[in-house]
Amino acid sequence: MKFKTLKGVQDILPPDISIWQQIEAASRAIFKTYGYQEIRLPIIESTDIFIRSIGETTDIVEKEMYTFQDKGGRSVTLRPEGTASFVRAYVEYHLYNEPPPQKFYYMGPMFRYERPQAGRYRQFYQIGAEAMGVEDPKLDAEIIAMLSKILKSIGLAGLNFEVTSIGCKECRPDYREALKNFLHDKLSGFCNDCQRRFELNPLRILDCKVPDCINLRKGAPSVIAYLCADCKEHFEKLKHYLGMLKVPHTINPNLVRGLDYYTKTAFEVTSESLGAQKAVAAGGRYDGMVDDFGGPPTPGIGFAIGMERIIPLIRDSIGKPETPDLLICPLGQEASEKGLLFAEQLRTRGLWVEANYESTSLKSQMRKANRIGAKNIIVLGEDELKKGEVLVKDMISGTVTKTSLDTGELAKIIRGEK
RNA sequence: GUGAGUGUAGCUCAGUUGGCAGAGCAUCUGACUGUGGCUCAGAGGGUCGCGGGUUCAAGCCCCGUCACUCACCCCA
Repeated sequence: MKFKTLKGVQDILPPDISIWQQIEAASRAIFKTYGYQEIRLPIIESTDIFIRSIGETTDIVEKEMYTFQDKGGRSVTLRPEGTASFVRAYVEYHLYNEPPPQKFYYMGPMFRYERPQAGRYRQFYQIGAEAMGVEDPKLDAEIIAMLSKILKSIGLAGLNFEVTSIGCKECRPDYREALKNFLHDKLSGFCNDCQRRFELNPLRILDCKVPDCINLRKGAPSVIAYLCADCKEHFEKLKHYLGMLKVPHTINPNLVRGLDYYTKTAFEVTSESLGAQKAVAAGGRYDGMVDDFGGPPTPGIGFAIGMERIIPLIRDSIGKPETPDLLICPLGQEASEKGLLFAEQLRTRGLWVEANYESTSLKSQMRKANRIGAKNIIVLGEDELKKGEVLVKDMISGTVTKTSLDTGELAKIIRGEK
């Protein structure tokens, strides 16, 4: 085969596409009830937007970005996530001048140069939401409740909602130091990855799955104990509101976010039915980012749902695809031309009509009708054209109805209105 | 970037010790002249991922390479 898709990217074909559309439609319906409006952002941005927001030393920026020079010599990058682009637009168009909270959602592809595996692709799709301008944890609770509602309306069940607070610029460095102090003496017992993490991102050691590491880190200080007064109060209120809104969740102080910009609230939704990449959605608060991007200090919170992560969870529960309302089976050259015209007229009445372009044997046309699941057929032969009458056959019940060659009458019969 | 597994028909996969390239499904045709699903018969469809090596002979053994899959890392 000469041409094929690049590694880690995929075509989405029918019948899978109907799953995508259902997820998108369900999400839109929920977003609407919470007042979130769609925003469409470019998939390509100036590289420094991502370096600035995601963090220079993160894996995403260091080795996973699709970055290249355009013909004007500018460094540009295919977006690896949505929030940075969103905040850029938020500042660029002064969206902070709208009454807060300003609430937006987006759907689209993201790009990361990684080794593909189950649930991980180089081009992957996210449904994201961002809410700006409100610091109150009520908004945190509300957006998590909205996420829960979306996932539920898509038909997902048995998901784990994990919530934590990772502090702010004030208290996180203190915690980081305390954690490093605790780990320092035991470091030689940890796995190679953890030893590397110690300098790079010590918080991630708390998330390591190696049994020795799990043992060694017992008794390590918890983020939550180190939260400053402000962050602590925010987190306590969030837990209260989540309870009030009846969003089932667990507190996981070891939850780690891979992006530098998160502050305070961080959350993740996982499924045990997936492989190693089991996070179906994740998000958090980013109160410093608008400021960093040159806008007025503005708090923000958002999440992203991984499309490819939820599709395998619902693929089997999706209903049968739609099938044509009518297949026109012509016999002979003249009839097949008439069939083309007829199909066109019936379609303007909103019916899904298929017409055989070639007049093959009636038997093979019937077989085709059966194969494509046509709900009705009409045979268009010399007799019909001469008499101006056709028999409409209901392919499910097998009943046959005689009618004139009139598209209005035909449409009624096909719709079961007559 | 690291490791393991898998590459044979459109799809899912058999293929014995090295001995003519196979099945099911799908497609088309016929049995059945203008009424489907069931059944039966037939047809089309192959660079056995690619390149080299061993051998009288390689889908099978050896070396290399590419792709896919899963996992590590990381993450939606």
